Amino acid sequence: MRTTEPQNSHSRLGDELDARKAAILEAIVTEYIGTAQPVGSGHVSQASGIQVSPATIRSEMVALERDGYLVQPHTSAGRIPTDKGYRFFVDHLAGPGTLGREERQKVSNFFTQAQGGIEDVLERTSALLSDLTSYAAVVVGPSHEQSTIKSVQVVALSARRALVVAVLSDGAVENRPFELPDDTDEATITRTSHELQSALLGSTLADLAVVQPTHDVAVDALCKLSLEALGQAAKASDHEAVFVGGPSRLAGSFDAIETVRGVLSILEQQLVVVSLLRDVLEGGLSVAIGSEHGYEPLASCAVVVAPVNVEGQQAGAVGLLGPTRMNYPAAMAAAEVVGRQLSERIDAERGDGTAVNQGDARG
Amino acid sequence: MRTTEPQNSHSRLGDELDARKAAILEAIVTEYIGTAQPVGSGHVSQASGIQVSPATIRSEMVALERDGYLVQPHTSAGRIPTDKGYRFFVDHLAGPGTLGREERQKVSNFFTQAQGGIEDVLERTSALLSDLTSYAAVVVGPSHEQSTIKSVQVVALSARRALVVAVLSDGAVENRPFELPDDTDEATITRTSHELQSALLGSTLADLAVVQPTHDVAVDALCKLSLEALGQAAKASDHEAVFVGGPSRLAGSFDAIETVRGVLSILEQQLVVVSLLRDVLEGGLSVAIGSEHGYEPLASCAVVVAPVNVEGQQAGAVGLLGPTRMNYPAAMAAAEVVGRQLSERIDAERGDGTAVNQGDARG
DNA sequence: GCTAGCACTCGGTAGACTTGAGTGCTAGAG
DNA sequence: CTCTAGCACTCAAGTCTACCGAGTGCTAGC
Repeated sequence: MRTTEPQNSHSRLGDELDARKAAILEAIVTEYIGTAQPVGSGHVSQASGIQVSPATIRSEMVALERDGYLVQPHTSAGRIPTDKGYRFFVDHLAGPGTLGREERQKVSNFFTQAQGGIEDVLERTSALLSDLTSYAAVVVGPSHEQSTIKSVQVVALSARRALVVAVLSDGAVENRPFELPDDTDEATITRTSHELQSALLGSTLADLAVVQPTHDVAVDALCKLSLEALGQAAKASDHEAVFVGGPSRLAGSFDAIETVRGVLSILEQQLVVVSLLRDVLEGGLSVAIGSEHGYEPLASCAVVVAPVNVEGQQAGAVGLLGPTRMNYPAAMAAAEVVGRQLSERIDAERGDGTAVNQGDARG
Repeated sequence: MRTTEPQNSHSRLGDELDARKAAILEAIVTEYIGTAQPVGSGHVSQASGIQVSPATIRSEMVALERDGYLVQPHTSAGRIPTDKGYRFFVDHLAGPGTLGREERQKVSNFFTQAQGGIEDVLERTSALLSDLTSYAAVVVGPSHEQSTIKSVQVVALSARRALVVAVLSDGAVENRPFELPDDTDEATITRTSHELQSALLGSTLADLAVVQPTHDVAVDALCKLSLEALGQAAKASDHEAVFVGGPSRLAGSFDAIETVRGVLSILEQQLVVVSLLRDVLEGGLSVAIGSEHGYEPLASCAVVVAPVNVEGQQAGAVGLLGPTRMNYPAAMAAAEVVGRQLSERIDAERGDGTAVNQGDARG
């Protein structure tokens, strides 16, 4: 049965819409994002630039619904965008989106003033991003996988307890306490520090070099203990650092308390957050809408992600979590700007990578 | 006008209740905690051990309401405890409360297995406490005020950037990056490390000792920069570390989404959390109910706090945050046990405080 | 002092009705 | 073929009523 139904002007790709349908969809998404109320044909004909009667719009809406871009909550209501509708909006309709003057000001203030260790900066970045957008924000820091050890030291805390401290090239400091053998004297600790320092310099945490045995049994024993502790520290910090900003804003984004609870408990699981963002980014997307990512409890959420690139490599991400009816252009703009600035910031901190002047190292 | 109204047996103190009123109040609080429904006289007469008719209970309830222990949400409803009612319950009625076998198991498992740095342990403790009680948990770590510096080191990260790292006697590691002057060579950095190390050993972060000038201008300059950075690190970490566990459980505790939002946003403000717990503890209380603490947005919450004592001094706190109709005995027991265990744990880590055998320190 | 009995109150639920926003369909104009 | 005006229809939400039942306060009597 060959259909002769109205061939819309250009429909080369299956999911393209003719200009009018697109305009109608855009109007509906925009209004729905603002009001959270189903949008009727009347509103569309008024609000959008389209000069056709509501009746015409209605027939277009029927088509849009048939194609899965819209749904009706019930017969006599207006339409609501589906995930597919939002997706089309994000891909084809929404302009790039820009931050307002005030927002840009906040961002630049933040990055010029932000001082301190990387963890601090990441944490406050998550607060910034949440503040900019009124959505919950997530910041995942670069992992230490690539970072090499710049310094190792064993410090005695008491007669029985010591701390092994490693400084990594990315500025992170890993440390872990461990028990000292009885009667360890300070000389042994000092020597152990030196041994570790020279043996481990340049290796990564994940792949610790072997320490050559010395003639001193006590030192060798302590080296072993320290290395074990360091290995555990590495394992413990293996997952990337995750910072969640403004979770309380989730309560404003949803009206079902159960939804809020579910989303919050996802955010508590750092590993899940990390893989969520990674999955989204690996799919080459910057936005995952509704059930596009596979995380069931987040089915009513949209996730906006921007990468954090360090030395050209993707090394982290910033993200926003909101309802599917979130303000995509604003969220994407904010995530993009903050992600880029954060990248630059970290890149700048890592400097040019060249080592310090070796000069007379044995001063 | 001298009142001759029935003098209840023992009413020496203004806020004491005779035994029957107390029993009725207890029954109401207990049932309300379980069901979240206003409790009527019928239920009380069935549930409690009191062998009197509902009518009698009603007249007692009128008295309890007059005295501020109960309220009626509306005329034809049962009664709900007021903050004062809960207070009486907590002070006079609730038994000490004990953890179930399973819970005790969890706690002891946790503390025997918990490894790693203090921050990790604190964070996971907050998750433990939340898990034990189904309420949101808060853990405030000991501040570093008293801790002395055990080691200071400057580590070059790149040609232009270095990190100053200080290990404190409590096992905490403070670090902060800073910019190196141009052409700093490694020898200068090494010497600076030594100078700082010998000058600062034993001082506290808040009260950094002065470093004696050397003959080397570069070293002196670098010392100054490092000290500045260290001072900033101290300032940044001046607030105690706060860890919130299980915030998503708040969503289950309240039905008004606005309440959830308000409470969550309080928990985001670490400083507020710290002072909340401190205020409660300083008042000598372990429980603050409703508006007993001054924090408006937490008026529908109860806070259960237990101190964390290190070397006999109060140095932190663990807390639980739930609705005023929380299970006080269980919450208090959990907080108390976890607080005590955490104290012991930290105490043990700090060891006996004696220094390591000095032996031949210049090995 | 306690209790049984009773009239009363009031929130919650259920059904009938109304309103209004919004729809789908169709006939007719362009 | 496309658009539109008109119209009958649908249905959520609000209003009104009635009713039920949990719970109360009061009072008379044990």
